[in-house]
Order: sequence, then C-alpha cells, then structure tokens
Amino acid sequence: MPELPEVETVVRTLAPHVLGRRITGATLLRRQSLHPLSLPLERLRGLVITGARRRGKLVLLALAPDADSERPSLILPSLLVVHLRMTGRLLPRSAEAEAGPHTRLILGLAAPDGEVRRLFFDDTRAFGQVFAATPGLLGQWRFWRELGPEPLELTRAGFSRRLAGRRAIKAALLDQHVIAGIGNIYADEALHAAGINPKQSAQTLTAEQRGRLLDALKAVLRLSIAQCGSSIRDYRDADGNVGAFQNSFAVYGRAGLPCRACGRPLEKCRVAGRATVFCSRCQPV
DNA sequence: TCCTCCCTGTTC
DNA sequence: GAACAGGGAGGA
Repeated sequence: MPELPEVETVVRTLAPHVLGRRITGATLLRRQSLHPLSLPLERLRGLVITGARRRGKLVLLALAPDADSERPSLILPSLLVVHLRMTGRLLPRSAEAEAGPHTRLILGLAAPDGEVRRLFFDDTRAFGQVFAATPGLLGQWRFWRELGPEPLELTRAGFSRRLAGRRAIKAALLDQHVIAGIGNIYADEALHAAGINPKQSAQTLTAEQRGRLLDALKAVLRLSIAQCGSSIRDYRDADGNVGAFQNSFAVYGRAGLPCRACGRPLEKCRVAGRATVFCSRCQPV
C-alpha cells in the first residue's frame, strides 16, 4: 500500500522513463478509474511530460504543450495526478505491451527521437484514480484543497497546532487533512518509535510527546525512503523493484511477535477502523 | 466522530 | 466461503 515513502520512490524511479516524452495517446480501460473532475484524457495527446513530483500520496506529472504545436482551442491539462491508493502501479513498458486484467489506463509516450513506449496504470483493486487537471480543477477538488502539510517539512509548532481535537492520535495521523502522506504502516511505526499509545487522545499529548512523535515520524519516513519504501504485497516501484523497509518494521504486521525493544508480545486492536499493532509496555496508555 | 462501502486477491 | 487488507467518500 503506497504511502509517502513508496510514492516518493515511484516518482524517483518513474521520472527517467517519462520526462521529456510526448503523450501520443491515452486509452482508459475502466471509466471509474478516472476522477470525476478530470478533463477528457484525449486532451493529453501532444502534451510533453516536463516534471514528476509527489504531494502526500499523490503522483503529479507536469504537462506542457509541445513547443511547435498550434494554439489549442480547448482547455488543456497542465497536470496528470495519479492516486495509487491500495494497489496502483505505474509501469513503463514497451510499445508492444498489452493490457492485463487489471490495467486501467495506457499512455503512449514518444521520446524526442520518436521512439515510442507505453506507460501502464495497473490497479488490481481498482481504488486508484487518474485526474487530468488544471490548477482551477484542482481547486475544485476538496481533498486537494484541504490536504495537510508535508510531514518532512513540518515544524514542531505546526504539528502541535494541527493536533487539536480529542480523537485518538493514530486517527489524527491517518487524516490527510492533518498531515499528508501517512498511512497505516507509518502511523503504527512512528507511534511505537515515540512510545505513544495509538488510542491516546491527541489533546492529552504533552509538548514533549508531540515533539518526540514528529521526530519519530520524520525518522521513519526518511529511513523508509532511503530503503525505497516497504513492499507488503502489491507495491513495486516504476522499475518493478520491491522496497526493503518491510524488513525493518517494529510493529506493522507483527502482532503476537515479541516487541523488538522489550520482548513482550505485540498486541493488536482497531483504531479509526484500521488494524493497529502496538506494545502495551513501550506504548502505555 | 465513527461506521460502511468500494474492490479483489489471499488467507483462514 | 467468510474474513481480512485499507484510503477516502459519504452518511449516521
């Protein structure tokens, strides 16, 4: 399940495959995989991919009209936004590659020398979406408008301010309005590293605890990015490679196994509707 | 603020 | 053949 470190890795590995290439066509194989606010994907044709970056868990490909293309009469997208959700993958393939059972979108991509390849958006569970957008359309997307700050750029004061409210601290970490990019894996890992119980009310955290939690969150995200993310089941980067951070999990997926810090068996519960693993000794209530 | 639904492959 | 995995929308 791609969270911030996995999406960061996808963007980094995808960039050399797509930057400077012109979109020769788009084939959408599942209507619901297109965001309802998206411009028609036919308008991608002729646009050049000029940038690849990440915001939260979103992949953002910057688009620009070809230098020698005529002035268009239609509004053209300046951004292709991809939300991988649970099982989405962006896979560079040859021009001859054909759609698999879970292929949702195929883009044709031509290099400046004319060599054509394809970019596949495959998504087994079909939760992911693509969105051909303009800044104006993004502004209409509530999720985008209200997306919280990047955790790696967040200060302690900023983090503290965003933790208002009485709900469980884990629920706050998972809320993309509070911070962008955190999912179930990194919420559990950061809470364990900081020694904070996932069900503790965000409001009752001391300033020291909040500071420790933000530091732990940044550390776990940076460590995972350095290891190209975590591969649980479906996640692969754009080169088809798995990450290595799953080998460093302290709690995620380790219920019943001994805590790496104290040896007590890890416990499992549900917080905010999500499976949650924690150590009752290292993360007391 | 919490619960259900969407979706499909894997595990029990 | 049911339970489970889970991000986010939408409803209670």
